[in-house]
Amino acid sequence: MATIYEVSERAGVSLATVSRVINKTVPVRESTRIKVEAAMRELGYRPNSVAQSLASNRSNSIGIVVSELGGPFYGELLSRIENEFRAVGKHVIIAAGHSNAELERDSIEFLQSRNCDALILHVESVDDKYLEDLAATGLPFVLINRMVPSIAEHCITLDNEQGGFLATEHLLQLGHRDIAYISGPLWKHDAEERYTGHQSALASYGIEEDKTLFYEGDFQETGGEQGLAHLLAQGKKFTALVCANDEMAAGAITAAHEADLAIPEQLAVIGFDNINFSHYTYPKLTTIDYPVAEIGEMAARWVLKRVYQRPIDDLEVLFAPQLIVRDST
Amino acid sequence: MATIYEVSERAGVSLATVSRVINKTVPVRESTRIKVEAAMRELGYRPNSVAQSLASNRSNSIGIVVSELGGPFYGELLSRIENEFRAVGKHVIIAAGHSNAELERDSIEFLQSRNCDALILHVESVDDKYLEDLAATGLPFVLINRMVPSIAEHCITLDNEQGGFLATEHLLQLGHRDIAYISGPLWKHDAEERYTGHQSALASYGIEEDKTLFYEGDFQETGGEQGLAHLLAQGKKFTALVCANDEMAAGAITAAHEADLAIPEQLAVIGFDNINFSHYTYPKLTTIDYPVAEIGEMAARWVLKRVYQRPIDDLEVLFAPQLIVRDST
DNA sequence: GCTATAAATGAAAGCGCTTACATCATAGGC
DNA sequence: GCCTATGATGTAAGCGCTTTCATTTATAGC
Repeated sequence: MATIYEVSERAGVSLATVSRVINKTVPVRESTRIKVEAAMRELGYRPNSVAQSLASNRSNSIGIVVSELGGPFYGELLSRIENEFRAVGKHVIIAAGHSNAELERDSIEFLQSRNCDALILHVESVDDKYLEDLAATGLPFVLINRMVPSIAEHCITLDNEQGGFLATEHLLQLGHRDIAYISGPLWKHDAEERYTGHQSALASYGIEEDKTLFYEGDFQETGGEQGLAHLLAQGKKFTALVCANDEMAAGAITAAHEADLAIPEQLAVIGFDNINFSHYTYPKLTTIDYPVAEIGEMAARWVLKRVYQRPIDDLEVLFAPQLIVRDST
Repeated sequence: MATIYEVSERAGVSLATVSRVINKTVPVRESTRIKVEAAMRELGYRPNSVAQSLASNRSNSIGIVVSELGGPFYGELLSRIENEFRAVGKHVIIAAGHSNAELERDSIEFLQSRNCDALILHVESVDDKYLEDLAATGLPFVLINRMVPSIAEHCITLDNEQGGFLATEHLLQLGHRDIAYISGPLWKHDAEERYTGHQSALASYGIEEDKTLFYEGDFQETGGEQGLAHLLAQGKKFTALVCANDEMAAGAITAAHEADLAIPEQLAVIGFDNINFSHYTYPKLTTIDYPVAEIGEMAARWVLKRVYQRPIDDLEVLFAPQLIVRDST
């Protein structure tokens, strides 16, 4: 690959001038710009971004840490973020944290050493302290789906509690009173918040929560199956089920089919997230919409504004969930 | 962040020695190694990988181009590849090609300028010539799900034709004779190959293909819905439907529900890919398994062997699809 | 036509690291 | 104890670019 030096020689100008036409930082005379551009084209030159990054201490790349690369949720998030940045010539480096504190730390440090200009983090396991320290280093980053009050300006979140509230409220409005709940792992912030929302919806109807109708799952499909099986095995009556995400709801629906429970007649089921295939289930799943795409977009715009000084005015930081009624309730 | 220079000063050795303990290229005396490691720890030093990359012309990062970041298919692929590399301290940089030749070229060039040690490509739109030229540059890369004979040693593929054959053969064995087909965009290699497989299955049963039972979709869910609607509107009789991927099959199932067609009694449906939620459909979808995870793993191992000289013996390059029978046929 | 000023360009240092090559220390053979 | 072979360490030259500062060239004012 040709270097900037060869280009400058061919165009009969200095390195510095070539660099200027590449970066458009300082005006260059029209005629020399044309010469340089011609030389670049003839040599098929492309700047070596590693060298650029080293010299300028700016990499034009944004690091992203998510729990998993697979799955509908992260896929859409990543996709949206990549799109936003690509449109302005920035690029993303992605690492998976696998909901494990050590891996999350590892990923973050790797991205740092990679000279990322900013980070977008969806991390669940590192503690608040770590994130506070990270903020103190001056590295710009935005935190998705997690609120750490001391660094609130870094956080973009969904109101999970309200989402949990909406889900249960919907069932209550339909007349259900015996409502089971399959939660995500409660050490995860969002799982806990959703559950809190569920509880306060019950409270607002003056219903006392029956702890035996609670099951702590793993946010996976199998967790939903096991959860419903467990709840049914207890022999307690319930007519509706809230699942803290759609995957578990899909699992629960499978288990319900197996138990010959008609949905929604004998058991109403509601999910959470509105992942892109939540309507593949039968019956189509009622759920709470998690505006992943918007949140991804907002995270990208946060970075564009704060790090690259793009003129962006509205940065939303707390998103509202929304009830999507389909056929399962 | 501390630099290697500060470490060397603190440890009372030269830059070069520090570099040696980092890279373990040349033996260093035990006692000095310990001094250096202590200094690194005390300073919280982490090598700047951008500088490493520039100096060594080696980045320890692998570029990946896929069509989309979202979606179950690519998610799993990426996830597996990332896993493999992370385990050996390499990292991935991901770009989306969006099935568009210009974006695909763009992404590849970006990854090149990023000093990637190797590329893993799932590209559909650039032509064979471009890939041949790319191979000629000496940049190591592996091509997933596409066979370009002149650079066969770069290709890892699924036998799509056989998959298409298996799908249709399955329906034929069940006694179906009037079999409709919803294809992917035929300019895509895999779509074309799957269709060819379908045709040869028909031929092997001595059945002449009825072109009116063919619909060219877009590999998306809506394409499946529209496809089935179109086929039904024609008024021609058919008892089975092959869809060239699961998304379209899910769409077709939705359309079938709407048309009050019982599956599989009135219409048998088979998909292709076995994406992770193909069993969410109702009834659960019979499909052809695309071993994404294995292929991703193999691509990673190709790179480890060829680029990083890891001792890996078995590199499989042609994968066999497999019929997964569920409830929709 | 000459100077004062602004605009365009060039020279060169340095970003943090790797890596030939040179140098130094140590140990073994006599 | 001296010489050589070998291993450990240091020196310094880049990797391809950006950026400061100095220099040159063009523009304008008189």
